[in-house]
Amino acid sequence: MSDLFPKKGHDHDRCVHSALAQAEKVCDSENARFTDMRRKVFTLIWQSHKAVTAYELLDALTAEGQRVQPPTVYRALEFLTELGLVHRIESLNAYFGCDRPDCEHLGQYFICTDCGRVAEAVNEDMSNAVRKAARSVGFTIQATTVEIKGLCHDCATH
Amino acid sequence: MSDLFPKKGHDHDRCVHSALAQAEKVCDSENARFTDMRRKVFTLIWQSHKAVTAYELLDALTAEGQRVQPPTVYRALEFLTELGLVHRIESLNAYFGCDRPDCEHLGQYFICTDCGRVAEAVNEDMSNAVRKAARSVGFTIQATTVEIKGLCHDCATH
DNA sequence: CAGAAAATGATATATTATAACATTTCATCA
DNA sequence: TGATGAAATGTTATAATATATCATTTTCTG
Ligand SMILES: [Zn+2]
Ligand SMILES: [Zn+2]
Ligand SMILES: [Zn+2]
Ligand SMILES: [Zn+2]
Repeated sequence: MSDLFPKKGHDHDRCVHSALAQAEKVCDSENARFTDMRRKVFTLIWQSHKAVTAYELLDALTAEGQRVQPPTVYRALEFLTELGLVHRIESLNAYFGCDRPDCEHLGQYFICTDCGRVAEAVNEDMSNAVRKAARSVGFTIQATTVEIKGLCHDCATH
Repeated sequence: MSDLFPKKGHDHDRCVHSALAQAEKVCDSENARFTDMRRKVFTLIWQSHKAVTAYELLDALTAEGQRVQPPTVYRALEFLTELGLVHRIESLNAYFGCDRPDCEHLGQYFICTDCGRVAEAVNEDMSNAVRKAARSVGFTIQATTVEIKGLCHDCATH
């Protein structure tokens, strides 16, 4: 069993760093501006492996001394999600940083209801099953939402 | 190709009728009260093959002359979703009547972004792919959300 | 540097959802 | 049958999530 969730006590600073580096690259290649605000929001999202709500981000920015209003946060989130740097978790109204923003994918999200952590899978079995089901009913896919709630391995066994 | 979506111009009254009959049965077998309010909300949801928001239901009830507040609607929705008579579509914040409330299932929802119709599939390929993926990462499933947005066959071809 | 485009600031408001307590309805059984 | 407790609904207030609109600032381009 390969655990999709990060090990407890892993070097999380490296996650943040590498996510930032990837984000820079993506923005660069898309000629998109990775502004201060966008970087801040992106970094805040990566401060945990949980999904973060817009208002949690707002509070965090406020705590940092910024005077920020909701539209500012939502604009940053819109930018980040459109570039694929961040995904929206529909069933949580919350946002989650993407591991692999450099390649197109249909992601699936495992959400632990105990510890709150989220893990993104890019599982071809699931994607293919969805695509095949769509094809079989003549449906043209534009976007998919696959969110799986339950207990991560750590929480199930401890 | 079997179309999951109902034919245009089908006898929709029959859908509503049969849904009501099924709902009665389910409530009966669960010793749950299918009260006036719950029946009204359920019927309103079945007035279309689209997903309906809580406030659309509120407006519809108001139009019918009832003086109804949000908690009333949300309570009815909670009751109906807990019994499996209605499903919540997370990506729309809206509710959709279930075809087969009598059997446990992991449903998948096709949502047409053109005509707004929703169709529920109970596709074992998809369910199994999700279960298998969860098992492979040691994840214990509690609930799944699978929502597929795109064009239904009618809308794609016309 | 001027002018246009993009991003952010600021204010207001829309939409979705729940908390808390009062009242009514309904099943149960003394 | 009618007292009684549980379930359902009514009522009021407010929380949580999200967007519209216009003003200002920043950045890009020529
Ligand atoms: Zn980490
Ligand atoms: Zn967990
Ligand atoms: Zn119908
Ligand atoms: Zn359609």
